Amino acid sequence: MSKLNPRQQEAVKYIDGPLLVLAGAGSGKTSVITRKIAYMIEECGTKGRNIAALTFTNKAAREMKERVSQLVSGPAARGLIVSTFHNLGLRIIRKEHQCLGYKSGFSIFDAQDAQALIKDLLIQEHGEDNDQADHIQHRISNWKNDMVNPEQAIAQADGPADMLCAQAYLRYQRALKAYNALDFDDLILLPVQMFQQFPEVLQRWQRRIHYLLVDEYQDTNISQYLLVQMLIGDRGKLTVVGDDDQSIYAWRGARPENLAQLQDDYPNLKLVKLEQNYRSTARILKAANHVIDHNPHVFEKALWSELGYGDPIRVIRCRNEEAECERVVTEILDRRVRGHGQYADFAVLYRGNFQARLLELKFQVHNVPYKISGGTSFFARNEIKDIMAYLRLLINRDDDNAFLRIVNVPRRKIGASTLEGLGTYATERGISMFDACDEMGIEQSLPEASVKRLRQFSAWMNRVTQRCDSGEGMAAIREMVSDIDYEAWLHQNSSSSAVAERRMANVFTLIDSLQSTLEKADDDEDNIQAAVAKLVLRDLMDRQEEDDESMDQVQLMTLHASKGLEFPHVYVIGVEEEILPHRVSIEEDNIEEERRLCYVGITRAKQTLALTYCGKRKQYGELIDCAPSRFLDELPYDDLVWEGEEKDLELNQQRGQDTLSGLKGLFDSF
DNA sequence: CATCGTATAGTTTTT
DNA sequence: CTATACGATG
Repeated sequence: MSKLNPRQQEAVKYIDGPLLVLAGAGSGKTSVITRKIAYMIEECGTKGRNIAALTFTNKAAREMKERVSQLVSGPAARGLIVSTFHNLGLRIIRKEHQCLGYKSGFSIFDAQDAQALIKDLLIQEHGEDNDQADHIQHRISNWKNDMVNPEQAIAQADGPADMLCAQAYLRYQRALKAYNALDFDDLILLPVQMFQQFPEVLQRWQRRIHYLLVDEYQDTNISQYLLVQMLIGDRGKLTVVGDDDQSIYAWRGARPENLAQLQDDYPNLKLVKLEQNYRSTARILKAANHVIDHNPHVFEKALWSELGYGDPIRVIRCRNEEAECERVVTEILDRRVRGHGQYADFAVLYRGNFQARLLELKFQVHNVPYKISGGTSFFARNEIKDIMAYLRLLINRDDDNAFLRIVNVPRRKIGASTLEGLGTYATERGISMFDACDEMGIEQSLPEASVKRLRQFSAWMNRVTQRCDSGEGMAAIREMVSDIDYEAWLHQNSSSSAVAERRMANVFTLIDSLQSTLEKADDDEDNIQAAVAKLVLRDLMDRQEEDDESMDQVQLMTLHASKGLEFPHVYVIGVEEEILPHRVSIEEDNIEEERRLCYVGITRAKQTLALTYCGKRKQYGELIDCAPSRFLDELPYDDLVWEGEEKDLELNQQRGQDTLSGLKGLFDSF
């Protein structure tokens, strides 16, 4: 406790009522949450099992668990829940699935599965998908986040196009149910609906969770807000931590106004502001404050720091995107040699993933180790999706999506026409495609050879399922992978054997992490079903990330991905109109979120910060002129140093910049 | 069923 | 420009 400042202590000790902690960037919010949990357990005699802390990312949950376990140990902490919203939702659904009419081995569809399903439904209905699947998927997700069910969506539909979406929503939801499957949004939505419908179930969970702590509250959407509300009930024992200035996910349904809403929900809400920053120099904070001051605020907040004033913020103009990347890489190389830290102390942040391409190239050319986070996720890889489909079918034979993905991977001579016949039959009988394989009726509608192949597959799958159920799950799974000779299939379908081996290694990583959760068995009822479900939520994939973190590599990521992280030296590249306020955001007049994005980028830096922009940039093969971002004009002028190519001198002087540093910039560019 | 060619689109993405 | 996805063709 003595390590906390007075404001933080206040937040920790206030446990009897609702509390809103407005935590600016780098103000030690995670410390507040973890120490508060420790305080409640150690000083107040609260049982661990009566406390739940919710985060948005697995990474945040993992870190929080780690830090709590350093503060408290022993039996008092048992049963403490530190998890993501989605994981808690999954946990609730797994316990109460019969209430919801789901069978125990349900599948979870990720965004890709969901989109494929929507495409299928559209093609079934209209013969083509008209490139609407993407739009409809978003619309459905928005409805779900807003707790609007399909019937309501149809009733409220606004125009014929919207009606089409609403009807697609209805069919989508029915299809999911038929597949005994859920999507990510359902993981929150279904518990809320269930709690509304069955108050006695809600009471059970309220008895379990007495005190709730929520991190990054500005990122909650309506369904998450309701979940929190319901679990808290009228006890009001709730701590939420958030920062409206770091709300950068509104486009995904987040409602930063949930922060202000709390004041209406709880008239006795206590408010604590954490404004002392332990991360950045005063100059960086001044710059951040200046930028964010251009946004309207419900809660006023000004970060300050005792870490010294620090170096000026550099704004670097580059001729084009190539010069920009070149400049960043060579500078990092140079600064490291001069003893300004190791590679891992540097981060390059950008607005869009496309900017990583060139950057990566330049890092390779100069032989600088780097790590790009984000991009194609582990679970988007084809080999992983294949094996996941096998696992899903293993635990849920109603999962037609999984069935279709793997029934002919590797090749089993089961082609499109066979599957079409099987599909029609299954739909008529109202059963899954897997179950349809073994029905006598299909012999009428399909050629004998096709039926034989289908039955061969289903019989094999049944054998695997049996072994799995009889207690040797992992062995069954490993055998399954070797049975289908997946490795050979990969070699056949990869450009080189090196690629194939890499892919096979991914498969083993997947299986290993499945095994490691089974061994840990820390949760209530840990079986293959639970582990596979958690796997889709990317929950148990910590191993590979750990060894990456220990390596000395420059960190490359989007501004979005950088939230919550910090680096001694930060470069934000492409600080230009149309990029940092993104073109679409300008058109939609949504500059405020872009400004927050900029704010997030700036506040990642501990010691030095550099912002770069280009004069020209090649886009879709065309050379276009770029303008420096409006956010550059919002920075405190006296704290900037302008560098860059010579043409810039004029421009800088117009801005009242002193010639000396301009000359220095000219010098540097040679 | 695989391969090649053409068409098409091209922010951010915690789960 | 470039990656991807889908369609036609052998």
